[in-house]
Amino acid sequence: MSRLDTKQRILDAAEQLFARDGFHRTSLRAITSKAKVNLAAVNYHFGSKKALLEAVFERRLLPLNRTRKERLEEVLQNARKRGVRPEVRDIMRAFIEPTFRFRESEPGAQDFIKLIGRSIVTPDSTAKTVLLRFMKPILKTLSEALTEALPELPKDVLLWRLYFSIGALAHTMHLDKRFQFEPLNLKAETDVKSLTNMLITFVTAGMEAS
Amino acid sequence: MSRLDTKQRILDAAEQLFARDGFHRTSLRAITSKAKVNLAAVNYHFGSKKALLEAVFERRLLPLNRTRKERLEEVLQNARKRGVRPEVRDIMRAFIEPTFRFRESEPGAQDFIKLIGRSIVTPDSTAKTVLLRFMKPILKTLSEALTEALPELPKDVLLWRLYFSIGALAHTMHLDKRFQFEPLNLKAETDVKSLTNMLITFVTAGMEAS
DNA sequence: CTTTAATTCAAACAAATGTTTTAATTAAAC
DNA sequence: GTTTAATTAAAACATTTGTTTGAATTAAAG
Repeated sequence: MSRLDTKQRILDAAEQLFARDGFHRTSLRAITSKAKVNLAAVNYHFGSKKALLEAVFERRLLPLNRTRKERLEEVLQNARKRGVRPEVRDIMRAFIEPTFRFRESEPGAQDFIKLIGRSIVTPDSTAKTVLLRFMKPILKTLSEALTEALPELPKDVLLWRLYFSIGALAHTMHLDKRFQFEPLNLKAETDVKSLTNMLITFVTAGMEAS
Repeated sequence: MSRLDTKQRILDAAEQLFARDGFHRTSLRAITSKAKVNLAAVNYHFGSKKALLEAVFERRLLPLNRTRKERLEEVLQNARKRGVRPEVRDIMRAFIEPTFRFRESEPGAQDFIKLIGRSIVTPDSTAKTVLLRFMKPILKTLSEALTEALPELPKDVLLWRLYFSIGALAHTMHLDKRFQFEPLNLKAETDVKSLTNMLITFVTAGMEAS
């Protein structure tokens, strides 16, 4: 068993189980059983359960946020070239679309998106603390882009609206092929393109509300 | 120690700790320690940890949902009397405002609102399952009211927008005097009236987006 | 091939957890 | 006051959990 293989298998299993059951409710024995490795391998390769969580985040979030940042900068540059304000819709799309694209790229990515969504909205938890550390730079970039798009909007109102948007996005990330929001008969069968567009329409309208 | 006192103390402690740490991460020993009762009292009075959770929800959610339902029906009746469609804003206010009003009524209520917010957005967990059972009727009423307000909107789009709104509301429920969303420098010091209005404005615009 | 380093293995450790059990205490009924 | 019912208390049970330990195995280096 190669070193890279063991680590990958642990990361894959952890990603899946953290997403499904949360950080605290996922035991290391469940992860190692799923990964078919020995329990002590977690400590050997990652040091601790928390460090494993950080590794899970880092593996996927750095590239995802890089994509988001590139998309955002593209929107801003295009607007500056044309001497106009960036469009809120383009900004929100730049942030949201890579999320859904990424989710569709492979099964593990779907679990990861679920884990992010879950971690954003869980107060005071280890996962959230770790996640926000990774998210802080991109959220800063996002709020600055929105300030350019909506310069007359009071800063606190803008940030609150962004906060609501993040809540809506995070909530949407929970859905997958197996999960449905039963009270509203919502199923995740909706194709991802129209779901993305619906969400972008919703948050754009909310950001621009007068 | 009277019977009502013990039960209340357990419920109060459970409410607070479930909100802070979640259902699974809160041990019965933590609850009973906080409530200053014996561990076996939980089993004696409630039967199981899960039944305690249900009792926590039931205690607060039934009156809260009753208020919401009354408010919704009032909006609908007023509109029907005037022979017009109900306003989306009025509908969302009828659903959201009692939540914030309730949160401000006492410290325990704030914990409870946090617990709801937390439970709505946690996939596949005991708390969510229990909560949605209580929420199903009011969500049905809400979606019906919105259908009256937005009769031309395709039903699935309406339901998705409602789902996004619930995500935004749930995310907002996490904030309290101690908690802030650090990446955006958001603090819960914003007065509740303007926060309520900001959220209602946001989701109303999102629901009405064209 | 031998030596060193890396990795895996299995057991152990100390602590935590929900539920159950039995005895003791308290409260209510008469 | 006595009897019955309700409630609390403390211990036990069986299981689970993250971390650690030392030995065994495998891989890499020379």
